[in-house]
Amino acid sequence: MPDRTRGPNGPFPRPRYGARPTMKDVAARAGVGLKTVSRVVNGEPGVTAETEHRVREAITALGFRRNDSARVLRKGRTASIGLVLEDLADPFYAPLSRAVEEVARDHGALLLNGSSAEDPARERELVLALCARRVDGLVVVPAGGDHRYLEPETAAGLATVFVDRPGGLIAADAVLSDNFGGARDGVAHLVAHGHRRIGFLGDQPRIHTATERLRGYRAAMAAAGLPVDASWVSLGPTAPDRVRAETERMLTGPSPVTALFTGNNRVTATAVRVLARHPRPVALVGFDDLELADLLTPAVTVVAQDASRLGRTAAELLFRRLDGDAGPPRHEELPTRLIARGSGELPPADGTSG
Amino acid sequence: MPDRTRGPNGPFPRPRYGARPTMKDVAARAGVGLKTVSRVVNGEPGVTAETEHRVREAITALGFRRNDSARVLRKGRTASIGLVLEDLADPFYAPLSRAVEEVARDHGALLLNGSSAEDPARERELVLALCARRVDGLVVVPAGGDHRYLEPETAAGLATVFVDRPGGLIAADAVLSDNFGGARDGVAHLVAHGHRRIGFLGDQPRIHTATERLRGYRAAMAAAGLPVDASWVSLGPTAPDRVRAETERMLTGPSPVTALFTGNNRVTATAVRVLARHPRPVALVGFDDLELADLLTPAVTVVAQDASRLGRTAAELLFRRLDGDAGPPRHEELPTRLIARGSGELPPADGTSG
DNA sequence: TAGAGGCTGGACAACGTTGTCAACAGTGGG
DNA sequence: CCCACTGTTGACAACGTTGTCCAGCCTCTA
Repeated sequence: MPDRTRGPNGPFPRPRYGARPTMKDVAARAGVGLKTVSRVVNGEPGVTAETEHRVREAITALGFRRNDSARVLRKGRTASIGLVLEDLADPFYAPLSRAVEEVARDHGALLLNGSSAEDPARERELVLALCARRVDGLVVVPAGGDHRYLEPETAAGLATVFVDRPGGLIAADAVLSDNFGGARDGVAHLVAHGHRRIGFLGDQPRIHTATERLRGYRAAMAAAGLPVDASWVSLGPTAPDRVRAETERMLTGPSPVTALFTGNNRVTATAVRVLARHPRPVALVGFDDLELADLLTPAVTVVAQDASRLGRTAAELLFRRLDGDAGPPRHEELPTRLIARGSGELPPADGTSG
Repeated sequence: MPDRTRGPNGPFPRPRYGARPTMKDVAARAGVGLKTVSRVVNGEPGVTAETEHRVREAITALGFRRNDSARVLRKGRTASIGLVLEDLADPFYAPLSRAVEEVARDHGALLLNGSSAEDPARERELVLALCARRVDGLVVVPAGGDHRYLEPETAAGLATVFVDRPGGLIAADAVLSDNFGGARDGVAHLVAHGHRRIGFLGDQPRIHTATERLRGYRAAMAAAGLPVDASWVSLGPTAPDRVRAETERMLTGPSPVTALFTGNNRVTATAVRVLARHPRPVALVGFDDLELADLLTPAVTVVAQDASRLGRTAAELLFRRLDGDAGPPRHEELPTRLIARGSGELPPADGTSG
């Protein structure tokens, strides 16, 4: 039987990287000491050009690449940060994540990320896995409402910034959009165009942004002296089936609405599809911008958040913390912007508005 | 002057995680040996319930969390993979990246990722940084055309799968869409609806998918016996300004087209905006699906790729490699799907088609 | 020519974990 | 009563890097 490559570690094939040359190998080949190789690799002073040249030659000859795991172990800093959000593929979160990545890059850090799928247990599992990797800091779009599990980590020095939603039961930095004000302005826009019966279709009530936007809706209605029928408000999963059913219910029920405010990009996309098939025009304002929203008929009026800026702001705050800023937890709120394109300006179509 | 916490490492503040309890601390507190703690943490057998209980208590009391950097150093595997693509925020790549993440998760691995911004130097820099972290494998959407720099890495055991585009000058796995066939079918669709003057607006010629799709366009034109005027083909950056100018040029030049085939999602989005303002109807088929494409007037006909499946297939292939599959480099090609929605069925509007 | 001081280079320990191996206690059989 | 055996436990080295510290050499000055 041929000699399987079984090292001192038992019957398993030696680790994939077992064959990798180390600084020791480079040192041996260049005929210098270990530390001299380290100096060259890290650009430290105190090496003659001649020695450096020999070392560099050995490095390329052997294909040496420094093992950052060992470096991290020794130095205590990993130069990497973690990002946990709901869904990397969501058109709202994708630019946020790209922005975090850019800032990380500017600080020489790599980005580890994962999607929680809006599941608190999965969020926790991901976050703790990232902690085990000893990321220097975390940017988190929280799915759960209790982040006390982070306390030992933050006590040990982990920096955490929550983004899009605040963390729960923990004092921590947060960067949020003005969800309340944005929704209020969006609904006020509908009111200003004569609507009195306005529906609110939002995400699950345990999500902070959903309840804040609902609050904005109620505030706008109250400010206009308009009653809110219980059948006009619907919070729940954003699965297309549910949103479709709820939209149709609001349009055709005993107390039909003449306008809709939709609580996020996914809800808006589904609602637009329902409205496109509906016999009478229904006004619509949605939270979050959509690609091509300007090309629909009517073009969709939205309350736009700057996802990229959310991510950038959060990441910059995180790196300020990593650079030693130890002030009290900071909450930043970014403005939203109403982009009127037409769908919010349709007049009520049922004659009940007077 | 107060005594700055300067450890044995010099004037720098001790690493953030310096305060972290280690297995040694846990062992001391539980009154057991180091290795016993390791056994408990890793669920290895050979520990009595009573001992395990004491260890677990110490772990929670101290807030211990295993340091995976040290573990990695010892074990040689990092249980993490890297993903390098053009832009995490692009609606085409976001689902791809999410799919890779899901597969990684199923295999207990974390995902490190970065955007190359279509810059070969940046791609290389990112890839090598990931190699230094000793990711177990890499999924790469290549920006550059020369990946010989990966040779020392693959020789040392790094598994690499290219996705969306093949790697250059290196024998490696690749998972691609049928770009040629998809474009050919899309253009044939336009031909079938009477078009003879069809423009092709694509990405930069150094990008493999761009030239493959152009090849498909030419094949469809040739198959229909149609000449291709040089002014009908434009490859270049997908910046909206350029695409807008090129679209207008093709529509109004001396030899105007009656239909357009657009080479990717960004180009399509810009072209649709130009066509919406154009006086006469122009047929359009685009490569890549767009959210809400079905709601535009006319609804946009597309050649859809399954980005999610591309990512999943690539990641699964990567993990098969990590599990020991050492066969020759594999090239998988995934089918595309023509989704006819109307914009491709507009008849030629200039009377020159006869 | 001796001594000081600067520059270069290397030996060694430490980071926190896991694999190896040996020691130990307890059990049952001869 | 001893021995073999099983099951539990811990001491120790090693993973690859970096920080500390010291040794040797060279140059310059008195």
